[in-house]
Amino acid sequence: MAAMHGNALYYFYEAASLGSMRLASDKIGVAVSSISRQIAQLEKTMGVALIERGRRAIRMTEAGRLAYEYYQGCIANEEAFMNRLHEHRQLKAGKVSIAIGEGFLGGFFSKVLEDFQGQHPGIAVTASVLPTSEIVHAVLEDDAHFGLIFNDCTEPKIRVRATVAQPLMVICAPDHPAAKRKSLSLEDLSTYDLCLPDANLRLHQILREAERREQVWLEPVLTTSSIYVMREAARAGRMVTILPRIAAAAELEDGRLVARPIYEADLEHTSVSLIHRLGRQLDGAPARLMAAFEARLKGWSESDGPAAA
Amino acid sequence: MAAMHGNALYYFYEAASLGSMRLASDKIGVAVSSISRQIAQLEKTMGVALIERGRRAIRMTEAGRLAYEYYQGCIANEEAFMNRLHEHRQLKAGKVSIAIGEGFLGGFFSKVLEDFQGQHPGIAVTASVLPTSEIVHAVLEDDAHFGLIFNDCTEPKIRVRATVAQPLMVICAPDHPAAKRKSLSLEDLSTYDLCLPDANLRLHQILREAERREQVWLEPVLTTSSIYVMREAARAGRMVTILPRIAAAAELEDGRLVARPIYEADLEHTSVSLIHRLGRQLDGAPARLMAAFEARLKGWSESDGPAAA
DNA sequence: ATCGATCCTTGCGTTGAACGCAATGATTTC
DNA sequence: GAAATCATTGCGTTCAACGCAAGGATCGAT
Repeated sequence: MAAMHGNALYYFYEAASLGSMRLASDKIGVAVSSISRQIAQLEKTMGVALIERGRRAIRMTEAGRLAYEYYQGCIANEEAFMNRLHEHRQLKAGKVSIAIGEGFLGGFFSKVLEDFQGQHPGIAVTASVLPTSEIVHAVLEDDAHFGLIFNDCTEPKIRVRATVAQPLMVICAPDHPAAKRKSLSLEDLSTYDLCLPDANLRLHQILREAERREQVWLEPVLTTSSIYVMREAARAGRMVTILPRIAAAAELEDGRLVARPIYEADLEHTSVSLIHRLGRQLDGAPARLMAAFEARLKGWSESDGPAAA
Repeated sequence: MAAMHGNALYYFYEAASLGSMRLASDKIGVAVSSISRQIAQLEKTMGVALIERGRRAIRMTEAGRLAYEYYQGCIANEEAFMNRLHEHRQLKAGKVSIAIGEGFLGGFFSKVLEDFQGQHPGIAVTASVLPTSEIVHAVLEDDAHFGLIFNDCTEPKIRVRATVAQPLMVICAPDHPAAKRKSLSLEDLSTYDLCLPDANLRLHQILREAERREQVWLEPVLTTSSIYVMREAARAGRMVTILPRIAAAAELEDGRLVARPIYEADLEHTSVSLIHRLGRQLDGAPARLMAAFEARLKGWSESDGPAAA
């Protein structure tokens, strides 16, 4: 049952409303003949008379009244749709889903998201916190509009929108002995109580490679799969951890934590990447949010973090 | 805001549902090229992408989802309309409004209406009880689909669908002295206690003319504007009244009242007419009900009333 | 990487529905 | 009964939608 001949119904509606085909003709801007024909045709296809012929003022039949109400329903429906569409185009409504590593939670992510949602209320953002491989998968399957991962990835169907260096750094409380050093080696670190990522995290692998290269083996007193735990462990004061700046942005900014570079461990070449599926054009809200992340990321790169600015 | 290009939305809907333009092409029976073009054009007029290009399986954008839901709403609306229309065509729904004189209330009217509504449940009938002049007016203004009046009317724009003779008769209880007579003259009547219509009723005028012709002046003991009161007055036994058969059909049939002709008063030429507006074609339910009244009226005419059969 | 299969897009010629103009028929008003 | 006002019908025109066919693009597999 295909949709009714849109125009015919419209003509009928106006003619019935105004009480005359001629008035409808003036209003619509279509010859009376067409209106007459369209209505006649509509009646033919419906098998029912819609208006009573042989009268000066047009009057609807009962079936006509039904059709009239039907068209009103169509108009109402369309209007609602147009409103929603308009809101969508104004970025007042919509959904964005992103996939990020746990490391991004914290000040960086919160700030960007807060700004965005403040500027575009009504946009629902769903952020899935996943391991890197799953992030890539989610982006590939369009389960997420874009993703934020550590390191750049080699997947051919992934487009890297932005990459910024995020060297791993020693993170500790300002009053911790390590904070007095300008920079540290892996060997220096082994003298402190360490909180390090467990095998589930990508950070773990990166550290293991560095350890192998430097032939230094770090012995953590706390191993966790949660970056939150690592951050808090450092903030408590006793322990030291290793994270990229971005993973502790807020604490670094307000001074509750400090960051010190690690030299000669080749850890400074780690980076974070903003990725999305190759060939997928993002419309409206997702594009906006991705741009916001991109700008923030690049701003970070230039200044090497607000804390350093 | 004209209705959307119906087909384009339909194509989009099917393509999105089936996940492929090709499948939609098979289902709809339209070349893939057309579908592609229609969707592209739809997107252009809406200014928003509806599907994500460059992918094997079609995926909707957020705006696409909106359009999808909109189309679903259209379909639901149309379906509801189609159902109502179908019911209307099967005479399972609709409205009929008729205008009748009070004289028709009672057995005749009830029987016809009962039969009709039993056969077509769901049809709403509104019956306006009005004086003759107002009935004609209502029919002329299409406030009533048709009307039932005493006497035939001379209005040029009224079509008389049926006219049957309804001579005025003497109506009284079976045990009343008048019931023993085979027929009565106006003069005979003047000897009984009479209940006669008041000046508001058309019956009154007819009687006045007869009185003038016969030079007999009837003195009623009860004057009323209600035919119901006249009928009940006769049924009580003491009084005699003058009505057409049809106005007391039920009572005449079951013997609670009897009718006797009036001779030489020219009252036997009165009639009732089924009228509607000239040029107005009645569709469905009104036509049916009118036909039912017409048939009943004519059946009455042939047998001169069930009581005489 | 390359090839083949499958799908979407684009170019071009064709068709039919909707249109405007003008004449005709119908209805109301003076 | 004539004028005025509508609605309908006939006819030629136009433009959107269509089918066919060629040209990308993508996905899966060798």
